[in-house]
Amino acid sequence: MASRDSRTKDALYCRKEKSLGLLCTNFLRLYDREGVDSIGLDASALQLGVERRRIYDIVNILEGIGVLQKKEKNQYTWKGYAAVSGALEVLKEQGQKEEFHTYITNVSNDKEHSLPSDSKAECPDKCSQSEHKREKSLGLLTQNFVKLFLCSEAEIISLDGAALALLGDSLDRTAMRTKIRRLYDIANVFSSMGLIEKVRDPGSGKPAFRWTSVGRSGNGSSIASEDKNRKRRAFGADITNTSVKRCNKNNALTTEQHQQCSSKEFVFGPFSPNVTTVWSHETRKDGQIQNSDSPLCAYRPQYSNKAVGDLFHHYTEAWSSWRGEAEEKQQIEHASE
DNA sequence: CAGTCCCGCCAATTT
DNA sequence: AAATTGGCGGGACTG
Repeated sequence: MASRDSRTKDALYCRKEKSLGLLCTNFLRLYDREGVDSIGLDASALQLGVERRRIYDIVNILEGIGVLQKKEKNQYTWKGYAAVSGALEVLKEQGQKEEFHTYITNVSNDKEHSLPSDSKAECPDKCSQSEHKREKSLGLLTQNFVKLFLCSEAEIISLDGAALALLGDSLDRTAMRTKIRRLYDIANVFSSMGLIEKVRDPGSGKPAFRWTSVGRSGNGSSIASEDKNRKRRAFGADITNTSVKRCNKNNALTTEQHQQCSSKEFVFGPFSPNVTTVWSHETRKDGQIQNSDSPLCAYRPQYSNKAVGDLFHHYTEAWSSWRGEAEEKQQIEHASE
């Protein structure tokens, strides 16, 4: 009766709290503050209470957007949200130079114009192996995903469509599935940052994403956002789960935590709700806005307003915030038993 | 049942 | 060889 992973039900486990999106939100909130410049992967994992592998996911995606930049082994440089705007511009430029504008619309059984397999052609023989590696990297996929949104005419893009386009014509069921899995990861962090928003494709009714033209953020100055609930450290429990770095399932949260695992979609990321700086001042195709659904209308929290969900959202953040600080202070170093 | 996507094995790279 | 990175996809979780 000793199933190594009794996470199923009696382990008071909530999948949502382990989501990449939430992790991303916490990651961002942890480093988006004065004085932050260098980020150590070990510290991050420790601080956020996740295994190292997850940090790589976050970091690779964020680097693709310019938020971070690898400095050296185990070290990344925090560039902040201010760098996103520029990064997107560059991506858009590149995308237009390439065939990213050929992306038509969402999934259609017909052969839609897909981009030449991922990046470009492949050099004869041993061109640059470093490039070959990048070919399947999460970082590159992230950038290509962005290009799709920024360069194509499509307003709504489904992950299937993106995968299809980015995959060349590989009708490879397996490759497709894998690519989509990665896109889910990216979509999650983008959603948490408010860069994209999940929507329902009018036609197919299937889920898809839309680039929220409003990545409004403080040019690295007032993203501090809601510090109000920052010191809300009274959720009736102590840090009990001192990080969880390399355990497999024992990071049980306090009862309070998982009883309400139905938060909506904590979008709104790290942006201050009243800041008026846009980091992607219309990075649309040709600086020209679509029309009808003008994405200019700042996105608002129109998610089926679930009172509980909202409340949960806030307290969840507060909790992770104070936890982060607490752990930050006492360096889990001597965690031992 | 169709989407989602966590988790961590283990291969590729670096140190 | 050890330590870092990080593909990859089985299969658990949702709704």
